[in-house]
Amino acid sequence: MAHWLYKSEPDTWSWEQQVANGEKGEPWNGVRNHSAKKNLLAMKVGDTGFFYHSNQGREIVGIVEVIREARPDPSDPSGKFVMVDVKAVKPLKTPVTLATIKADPRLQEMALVKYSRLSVQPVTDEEWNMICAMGGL
DNA sequence: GCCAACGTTGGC
DNA sequence: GCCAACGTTGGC
Repeated sequence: MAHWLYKSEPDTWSWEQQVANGEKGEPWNGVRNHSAKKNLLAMKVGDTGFFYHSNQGREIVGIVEVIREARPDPSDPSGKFVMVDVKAVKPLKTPVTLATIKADPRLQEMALVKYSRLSVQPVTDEEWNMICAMGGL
């Protein structure tokens, strides 16, 4: 199973809103970047991912799961971009901040550090396990 | 508020 | 098809 990281500005779409949607989840729409699209297309139902609050918070706050695979994003007039649906699984006991990740030499290869502007990123198994542990899971 | 990184656009 | 100009994202 693959792991991912989804960035969202809490002003636009927050973890709290994601949790409020419960089992029905929410389409992850609005992605307009080809690298991010490639990641969306690679996702399978059951894949898990981190939910990251950008701008305000700058920390990983929870875990989400893919419940519906890629399909065209209706909010994209060109029809070229896609979205998946994700639902909240559980929060991290302790949020893992960007500062913490940047301070850890083992996490310097994370897309969050190297390609900070990419809104949907792959996460390796090693990174996944390490951050889950740091988050108290 | 600044600015680096990076994607997109458009002139040639 | 190159590349300069411009817009956007997001950390600081």
